[in-house]
Amino acid sequence: MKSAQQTDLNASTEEKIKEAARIVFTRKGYAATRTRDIAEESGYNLALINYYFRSKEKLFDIIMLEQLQVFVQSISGIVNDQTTTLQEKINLLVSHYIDMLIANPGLPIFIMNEVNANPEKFISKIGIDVGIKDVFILKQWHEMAERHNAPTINPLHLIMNLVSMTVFPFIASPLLRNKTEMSVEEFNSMMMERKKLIPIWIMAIVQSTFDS
Amino acid sequence: MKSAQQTDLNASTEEKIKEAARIVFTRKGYAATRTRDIAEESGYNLALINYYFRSKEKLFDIIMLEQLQVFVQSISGIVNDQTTTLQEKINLLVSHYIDMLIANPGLPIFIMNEVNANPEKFISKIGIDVGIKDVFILKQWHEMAERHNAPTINPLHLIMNLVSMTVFPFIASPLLRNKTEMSVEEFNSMMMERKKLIPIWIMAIVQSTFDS
DNA sequence: GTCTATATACGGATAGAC
DNA sequence: GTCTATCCGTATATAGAC
Repeated sequence: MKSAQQTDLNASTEEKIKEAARIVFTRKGYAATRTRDIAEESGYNLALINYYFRSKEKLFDIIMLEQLQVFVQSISGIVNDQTTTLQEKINLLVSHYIDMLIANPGLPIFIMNEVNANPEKFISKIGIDVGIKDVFILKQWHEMAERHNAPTINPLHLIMNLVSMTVFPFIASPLLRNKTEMSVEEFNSMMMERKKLIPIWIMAIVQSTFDS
Repeated sequence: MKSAQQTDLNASTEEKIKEAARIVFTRKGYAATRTRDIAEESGYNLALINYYFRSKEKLFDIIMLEQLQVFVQSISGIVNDQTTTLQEKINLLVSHYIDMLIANPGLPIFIMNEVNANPEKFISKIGIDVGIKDVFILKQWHEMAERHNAPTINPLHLIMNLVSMTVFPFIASPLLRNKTEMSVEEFNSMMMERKKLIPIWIMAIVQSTFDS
């Protein structure tokens, strides 16, 4: 899959429909998109959707699975890497995520909304390579806490903070950009700033936890 | 409006339908809810929805406006209060928001999703009392920056961090709780912990910005 | 494989009885 | 005010021509 997920003019009909479906589904969500929208976006006829994918829901499931992959892909690789420090992991995660989200700004709202609407349906599909327990980054965190002889605060707080500061701005972006009359370009450049800032902030948070 | 937004058994039919609509709309979103769902939730017949509210969309607009109010209410009051310090404002904002979100956990996804689906429709309705510029909290921020003789980082970063760390966990909650096999109660008590932690973290972030 | 035309189901809305 | 029954537009899905 292309990281920017742009339309490939040389793709097969099936691929073009999938790509059109991705665009429309991620923009409007499952319930609000009509198969006609997808047909129109793809440039093909409505009947072809069923010819290739049998039903709107089956097509959606394929798209959703792929987008979930995009959303979590390579986290596992970064987070379990035994050769990088905690600091390097944080840098990589934030940088990777912000790049991915600038390329796919609608992804977080889409995923959170659909998972919320249908938790049982998709959550089982995510797991496997993103198990939160026993990842190497947490071992490193505990070691750091021990070095500081500090009470181990729930490390989930740390992960929450990291993901929150990275992902949430994209979720709030429609609201934020309008309220502050910010352009997409200005918003993106703020996010690029945050690639450097968030790791610094996370470390400051870690320190404050040990200090108190 | 009741802050916990619970069903009032003594309410009028119209109120009961509104309450049912709020529950279903905020859980499934506009597109995915059927007027039949609202009727069922309310205990009344489907026809009464149109009798009282003329159409699904008019009912939705009423709900959406009210929920936007809930979401931003009293921010303005806290943020522009000339008698409180920056630190106090942060404490109040986080504490108020976490209480509100524990009572209405589905609200952020709902609002972000609907605003995203229809930016032009609702954004104009939010503004007025939440204008981001010229609020007192930002003046205090600039003063603090000057006292530290520090380069003024875009204060939007600070607000982003505050709101992100407070609101995003509720957005990710369906996904997070399932992946970590956390109960709602456990999640909520983590959020209660964060009422104390987030202000500390925000101050640590502020300091790190000035130090670098 | 791709189209047009159509069957079928579903959801929003209303008529009319009580 | 509240219900049952029903209308009608719209959306998914399929049949069948090319």
